[in-house]
Amino acid sequence: MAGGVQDSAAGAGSRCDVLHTDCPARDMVDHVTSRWGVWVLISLRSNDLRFFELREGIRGISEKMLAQALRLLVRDELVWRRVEPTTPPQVTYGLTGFGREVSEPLTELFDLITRRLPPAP
Amino acid sequence: MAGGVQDSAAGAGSRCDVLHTDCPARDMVDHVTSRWGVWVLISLRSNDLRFFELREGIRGISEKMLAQALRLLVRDELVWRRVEPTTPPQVTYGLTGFGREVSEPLTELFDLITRRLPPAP
DNA sequence: CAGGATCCTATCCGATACTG
DNA sequence: CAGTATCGGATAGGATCCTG
Repeated sequence: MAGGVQDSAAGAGSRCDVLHTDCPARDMVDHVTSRWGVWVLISLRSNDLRFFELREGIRGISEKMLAQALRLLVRDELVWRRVEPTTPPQVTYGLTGFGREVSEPLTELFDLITRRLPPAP
Repeated sequence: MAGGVQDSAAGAGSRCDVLHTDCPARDMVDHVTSRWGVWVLISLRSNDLRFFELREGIRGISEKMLAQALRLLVRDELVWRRVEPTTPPQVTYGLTGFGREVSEPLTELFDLITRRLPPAP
């Protein structure tokens, strides 16, 4: 069962307890749930996108933050990056297999919240 | 671009597009995925907990940040707060129905990542 | 077009001190 | 115990300019 983070740690003491220590998992969770990382992952769920498409799609993000978020996600192997050496150069981003797995609960979360909230004018 | 996100909202064009505007849903997602909110929600999945239990359980959190995160989550009605007027006073926190719904994909996310990561030396 | 480098501001956050 | 208030350093993040 998925329930009980402590439980799983209590049972298998060897498993890294994310809530109590600085383990790599905690960092990755922090990246995935970071202010902009969330929206990048959700945006890439439907299509691979180019840099400017992401920037346009996520209103409010700056180029700096987008670049930074993407760098982190690529490092964590949640997102891949393909460079087309044309002029002007094209760079496309997309989800890796793991990125797609991770983006699924994220989308669930997102849907849950938007479904509950009032239509909002 | 247009994403899968919009697709689910498609049909009801009036639905707020979280990726493009500043709508309340975006704020709530930000709260849920905030640095400490994540861990509070995950911690409360197994049991209701008191303030100091949360502080002990989430290593690295300061009282200030815990209080702030809790205030936000209570405001968003993801977490309830019960005050026992004893001496010393006891305050207990727990998940609301909606909080439990929301914490589920969060736990999934968490499990996905910890499962993938190396056992951590 | 896709970013890196720089500068500067807003905010996050911890430490400390204080209250009910 | 369960917080609030305040201060100061660290960090996030926007704006602008510049490059391949």
